[in-house]
Amino acid sequence: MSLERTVMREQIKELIIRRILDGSYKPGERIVELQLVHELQVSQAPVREALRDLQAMRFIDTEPYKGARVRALSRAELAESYPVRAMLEELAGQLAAPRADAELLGRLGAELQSMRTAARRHDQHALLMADARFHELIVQTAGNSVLLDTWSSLRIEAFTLVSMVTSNLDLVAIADAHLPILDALRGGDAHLTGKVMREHIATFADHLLTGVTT
Amino acid sequence: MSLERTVMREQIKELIIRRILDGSYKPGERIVELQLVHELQVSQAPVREALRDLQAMRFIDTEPYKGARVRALSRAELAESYPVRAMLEELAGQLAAPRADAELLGRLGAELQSMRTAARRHDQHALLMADARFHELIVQTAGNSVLLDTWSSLRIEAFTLVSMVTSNLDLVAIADAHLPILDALRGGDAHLTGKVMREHIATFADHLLTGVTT
DNA sequence: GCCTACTACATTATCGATAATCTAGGAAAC
DNA sequence: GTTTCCTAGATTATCGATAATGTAGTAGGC
Repeated sequence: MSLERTVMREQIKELIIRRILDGSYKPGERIVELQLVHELQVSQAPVREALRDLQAMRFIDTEPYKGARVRALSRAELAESYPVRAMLEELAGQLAAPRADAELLGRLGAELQSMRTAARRHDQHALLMADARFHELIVQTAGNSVLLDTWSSLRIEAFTLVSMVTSNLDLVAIADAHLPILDALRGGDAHLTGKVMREHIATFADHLLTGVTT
Repeated sequence: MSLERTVMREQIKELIIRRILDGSYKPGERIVELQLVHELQVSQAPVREALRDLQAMRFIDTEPYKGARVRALSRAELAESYPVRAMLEELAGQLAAPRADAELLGRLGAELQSMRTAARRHDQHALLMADARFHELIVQTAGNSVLLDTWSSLRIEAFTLVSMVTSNLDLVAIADAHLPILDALRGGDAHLTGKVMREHIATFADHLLTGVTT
């Protein structure tokens, strides 16, 4: 769908993100501009602009004349992000409930199925992607662009993955935990949907961070 | 307090922000890189990097090869930001209440006094700045860095100013509306403080956007 | 031994110039 | 008249090189 594959800065940015997520760049590691310049055979300017973007996305920390480091997203920071996410999704649920139509419910149901399939295969990555799409669909349906931008900026899915691989969660239970959300949306009750979503996030965060397997 | 006054990109960024806020750059207006290059006698690189930052801060929109435009922050977008802010500040209130000490209460009281003074002088700008500091103090006290970053990214104070000058609000009433927050914090009740803050934001947004003067 | 000054090196920040892309306007085809 | 093609000018994207800054190591003074 994206009609732009030509802006180097974007390609560099995506490359770095991939490397952070797959562990090629470890937390705290320096990212040296000239090193990327040599490796990718590009000039310094697009590399620097990509790093500016990544800084805004909170993937890296930079200091003037001292360069960029992969953000050490500690368990503590992940823990801090969940209360924020819970509030945002409560709002999303409240706003989305009156707007939930058959199409949305259908797509959410499909993602739920994907989650269950992934859970049976013990495929954490696939589960998390479907999970992220499920929640994103609801936030989009809320129809508030500031909410969507704010929620997206948390990049929970990226950061969750890092912690998830070290936990030992009951994947099937995680998938099934989305059913109450679907039910609440189907009922169209704004207040209830918001409450269910906030509790859903709080429960998930609790399990993820304590390692309890439900 | 800031020990860096030497990075050109930062200075350029601040200049552009000032111009957006004081109206020199109007919403929708193009910001041409070479124009700034000539005016400031700098090279294109730091200008471009400053624009990358501003894009992340949502002050401008950019498209590849088409340049940057001042974001037309419509009344509609401002309206959308208030529900998000209300949720974030509810959380801030909940987290801050048990941590509120005498020093915090003293500083909040001082800001409240500044608001009252500004209100009597009909100084909207001074009122808004004290208002912003009041709320920021509480969000900082919450002790959640993700919450603080997320809240800051809304840049409500900047955007509010634009709408405020066109409204006709009772400034004294706005200042006094902060008293219940102070009382709730003094009591240390997390749930109550959160509730009071959310309602405070909702009320303010309502008055600002409808133009009612309480 | 410990502190300071200095030096060589690595890296980031900025520069001036070139390449790639977009846009408006007019000419040519229909 | 309308559409398509093309061109000139404006602007953004990228380049290669230089200047500014940070860092580690070393020598000299105490």
